[in-house]
Amino acid sequence: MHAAVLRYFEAVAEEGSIRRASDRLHISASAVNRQILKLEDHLGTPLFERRPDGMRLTDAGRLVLRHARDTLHDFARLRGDIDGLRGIVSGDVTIATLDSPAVHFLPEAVAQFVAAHPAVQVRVTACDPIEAMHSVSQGSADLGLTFLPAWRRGVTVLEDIACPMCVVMKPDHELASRASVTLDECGAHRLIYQAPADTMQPFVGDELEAFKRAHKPVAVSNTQAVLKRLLLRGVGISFYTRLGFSEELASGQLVAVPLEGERLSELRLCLVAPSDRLPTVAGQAMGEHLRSALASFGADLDRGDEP
Amino acid sequence: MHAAVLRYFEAVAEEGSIRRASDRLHISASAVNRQILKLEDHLGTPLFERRPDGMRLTDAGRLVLRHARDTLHDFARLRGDIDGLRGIVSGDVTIATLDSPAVHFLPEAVAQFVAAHPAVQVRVTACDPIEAMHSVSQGSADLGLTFLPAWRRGVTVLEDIACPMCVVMKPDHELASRASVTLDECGAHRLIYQAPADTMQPFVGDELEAFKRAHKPVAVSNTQAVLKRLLLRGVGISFYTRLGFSEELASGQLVAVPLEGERLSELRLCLVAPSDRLPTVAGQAMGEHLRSALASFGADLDRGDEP
DNA sequence: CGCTCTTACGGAAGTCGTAATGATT
DNA sequence: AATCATTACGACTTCCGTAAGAGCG
Repeated sequence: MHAAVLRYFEAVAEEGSIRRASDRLHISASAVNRQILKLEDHLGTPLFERRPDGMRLTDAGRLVLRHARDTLHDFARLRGDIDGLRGIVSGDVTIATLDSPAVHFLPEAVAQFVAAHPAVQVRVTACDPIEAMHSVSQGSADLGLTFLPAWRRGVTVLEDIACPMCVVMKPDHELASRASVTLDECGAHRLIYQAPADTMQPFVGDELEAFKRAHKPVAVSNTQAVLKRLLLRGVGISFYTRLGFSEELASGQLVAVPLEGERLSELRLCLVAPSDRLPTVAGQAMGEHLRSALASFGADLDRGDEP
Repeated sequence: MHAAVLRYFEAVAEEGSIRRASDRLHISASAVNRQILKLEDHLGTPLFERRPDGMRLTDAGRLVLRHARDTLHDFARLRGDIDGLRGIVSGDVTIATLDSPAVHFLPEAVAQFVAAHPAVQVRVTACDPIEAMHSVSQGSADLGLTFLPAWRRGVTVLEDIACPMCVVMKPDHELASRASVTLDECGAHRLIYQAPADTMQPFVGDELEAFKRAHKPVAVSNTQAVLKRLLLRGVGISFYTRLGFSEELASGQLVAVPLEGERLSELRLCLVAPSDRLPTVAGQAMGEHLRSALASFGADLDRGDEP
């Protein structure tokens, strides 16, 4: 339905090079080049600066890029909507999520969804809590799975479950049998932190950050996989929600003990959708699927199904 | 930049016929037909119902029409924005207006504007006050010149001037020398009404409508030109704002005497723009031009420049 | 020489208009 | 008969890929 130049232009703008764009598009470089030249001629303005190392967008080019992206995005949506009229769920869904649900809950739920709706292509992007909220409110994601600050804006909560901050450790640790612990009690033990340190501040308050500043850790990492390895080897204890370790907790390899403290224990993981825009057919279906999956997951946690 | 099928599809959808669309596009009917068929094949769904008297949109077709219109509209805007980068104001501007300002004020202001910005194409659409507000808030117009109800929504007021409801008549009428008159006093005279009767109700209240129901007119018309002729011939008196008769009032051919009554005398003509969407370059420029023109026009009225 | 974008040319694909065909009132 | 949409076919235009050219480090 749309002229090929839209895709060509987007590719060149993103790759910063006609050759790289032509590789991506599986089209010869000369063909791409001619379309760009013709477009510039047609609009009466250069859209790229020619540099020795490739193509850089001009101001006019940035406007054109936005238009091309909007058009292609709306067209993808149109196809999904048309399929929706026939009862077929198709299209793309982008989910912005935190690390923790991306470990077990989300892949499981997505796997179920794509089995039921093979025409849907799912993209999962891991990011900060704040970043995730912005992705949803600004349209680069259809759904978000994240903690929400008090000043949430542009998003509506479809479902939320309690997700208290815990101390995670091996079962043979001396704190492992406790019903709950305070932050102060942890200060005496070997600590593993997640970095960057301050992304959780808007959600749990200054208490945890102050503690982290006061007590030096034995290890720091921004990837949950490293944290998990270190915990399993008994290197130390870490602060995390149950979500990121649900398998290890279920199998008894790790233990999670809730932290005392109002804001630490009242953390809630929220499934959010944009409040302004209408969802796509695929986004709507995925939203409903995740909502029920999250609700039953939350119910399991409440019943304490982890042995 | 965009495939021709977008324009073809829009034309067929609007004309309800391939032949009529092909006439409008100055393209052979077979060419238009092939594009439509190819598009339906590409999307895998019929977009039109073939009826003996032409083509009717299906549900999927309605979705495609919306997409095609959005794309073409955004593209027109893009071209205007690109010109804006070079300091040239170009593009389309649509103004939704009431009858009264369309008589003298608006044509004058538009004439000045197009002289200064030859690359801009202006479209003026006359409509009801409510209709004008909706056109602006829903995007089919860039600017509005209208009365606003108390429940205004989706529009911001750029400028507004007092525009009291008056009794308009020939200078030799017995009410012509009065400083103001009440509705009741008018009941004894020959009346000319504007139709349809109820479009002003949200702005001036029930008082005027009740009066119209109680007193039969000698003539009714929905075109201001007819009203003016009748007034000039001394057929009767009419209720109108000064705006529609500014030339006749200035030259002394007609006289306007303010009506007493809170809501009748406090009517304000508002220049409005959409509150949600960003204006186009051309819309922005026209908005500023009309704002200053309206402000100085209002100042003239306040000084009583009409002899 | 490496890299980039750009241009030249022949063949493939697409689009158009004219005109004929089918279908429905 | 009149008015639709659709198909057949030849002329024209556009688009692509290969290959060669021009500028820069």
